[in-house]
Amino acid sequence: MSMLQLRLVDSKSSVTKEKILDAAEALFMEHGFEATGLRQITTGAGVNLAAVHYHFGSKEELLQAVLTRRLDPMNQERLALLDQLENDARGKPLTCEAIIGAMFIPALKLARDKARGGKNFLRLIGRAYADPAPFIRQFLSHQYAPMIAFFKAAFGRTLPHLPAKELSWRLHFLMGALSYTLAGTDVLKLISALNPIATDNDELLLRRLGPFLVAGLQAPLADLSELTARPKSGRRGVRSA
Amino acid sequence: MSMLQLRLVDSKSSVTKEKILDAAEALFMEHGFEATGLRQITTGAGVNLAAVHYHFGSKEELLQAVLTRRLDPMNQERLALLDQLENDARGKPLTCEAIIGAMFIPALKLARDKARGGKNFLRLIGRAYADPAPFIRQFLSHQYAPMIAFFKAAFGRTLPHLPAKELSWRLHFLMGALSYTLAGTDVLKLISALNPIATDNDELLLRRLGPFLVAGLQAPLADLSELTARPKSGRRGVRSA
DNA sequence: GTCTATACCACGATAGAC
DNA sequence: GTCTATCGTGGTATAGAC
Repeated sequence: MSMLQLRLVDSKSSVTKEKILDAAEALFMEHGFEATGLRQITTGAGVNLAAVHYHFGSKEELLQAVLTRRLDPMNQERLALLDQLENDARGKPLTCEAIIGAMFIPALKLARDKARGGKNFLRLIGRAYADPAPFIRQFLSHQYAPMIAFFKAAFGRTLPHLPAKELSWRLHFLMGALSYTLAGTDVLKLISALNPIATDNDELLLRRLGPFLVAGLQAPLADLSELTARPKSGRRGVRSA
Repeated sequence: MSMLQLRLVDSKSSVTKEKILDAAEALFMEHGFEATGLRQITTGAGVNLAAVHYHFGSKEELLQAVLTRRLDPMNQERLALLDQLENDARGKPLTCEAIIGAMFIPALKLARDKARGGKNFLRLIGRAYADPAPFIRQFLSHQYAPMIAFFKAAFGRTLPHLPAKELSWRLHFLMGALSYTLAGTDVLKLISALNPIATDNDELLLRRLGPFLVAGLQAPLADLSELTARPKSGRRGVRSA
């Protein structure tokens, strides 16, 4: 009974909180973080302006709450998938494809779940990863470093010949391509100047990204001698097309 | 003489303008675009607040001016380098490494030129490419689409087996990894949780990025059949290690 | 044409009444 | 927990001095 009462109190106080979260999520997805005002959010949610600061403390912390609500379960799913794959493999290292799949499949699931924001939320995540604002970077690194560490360890077992430093860099490149792709859509016009390419099929998108990343991860080590090329004479390029 | 006079008038009117550009560039590099106030810029430059709007129209257009001042020459250099390489090759397609080199070397030159902002300016560029603000994306795409188109054509000749659509995507992934890397530094802690890795050697950085991107560009085509995996029962994920 | 002073309005944040 | 009133600061717009 006391539990029920507590539940009621909890849910009552949570109603405003979740109304704010829902409205903020929708507006952040549509207009971005900076472009969205607290007054839009609160009037959209039908609550008072000050409620945001009461429940979340600041606009920045509101964004963090919006992100964790979706990202926490997704990252748990990622880890569970990775764990399951490794159990199935019984000691044998996974393929790059499998590990990348463990990262992508939960993201794809989220992208198809319209009740959780769908692909627009993926864009929001991608933007967050690419955002220069220090509070976002700190939030993401502190919050998700453990998950990344697991994946880094898995890649390390799969690519034992790669020095740890090199692996760190390649994961960094991977995250870059991934977040840029998730956030993207617009900048695509920069490359395929004509049509914005079908963005509705995120599945196809990530299936295209996969081989690119796998090949990159498995690339031969860089030749770190012979520094900056001289654009003048010496081109003795590499295995040609 | 009239030319001289015109020159004088021009340079006179440019003094304030360039003072603003210099101050804005320094502050944008240090604190980012959003975090920098117009009042910091104008007091830093020793000019009046309204001068920004007189010379540039808005804070956004000021950022665009800051970017073009460095990016325009760099992109011209990139195109010249590409052109030279292709002339030297006399009809034979270039290697991926060579084309990527034509993109990177001017960037490296800029990174080492402290008078033009050095590597901090590269970070600013990287941030701009990753920035969600629509005006930045529009600016970059409209301004640099032609250059990208040239490089895309060069890659197309080098990788003739790649469908145009696939090539567009891979260039998109490439830009993502590149911009993320240029902007990065902070998020690295997300991956190599310990030391922030030596960021002072941009040359080494891009030499590590090179092989990753080359391998990604040359990756085999994705298998677009067999769509989404079901995380539940059927895991016979991927051709195993 | 250039530059300045100044006012404007929206923003995020906060204090205090209920 | 919720609301109103208000603060300081942000980008912006303009009238007018040189």
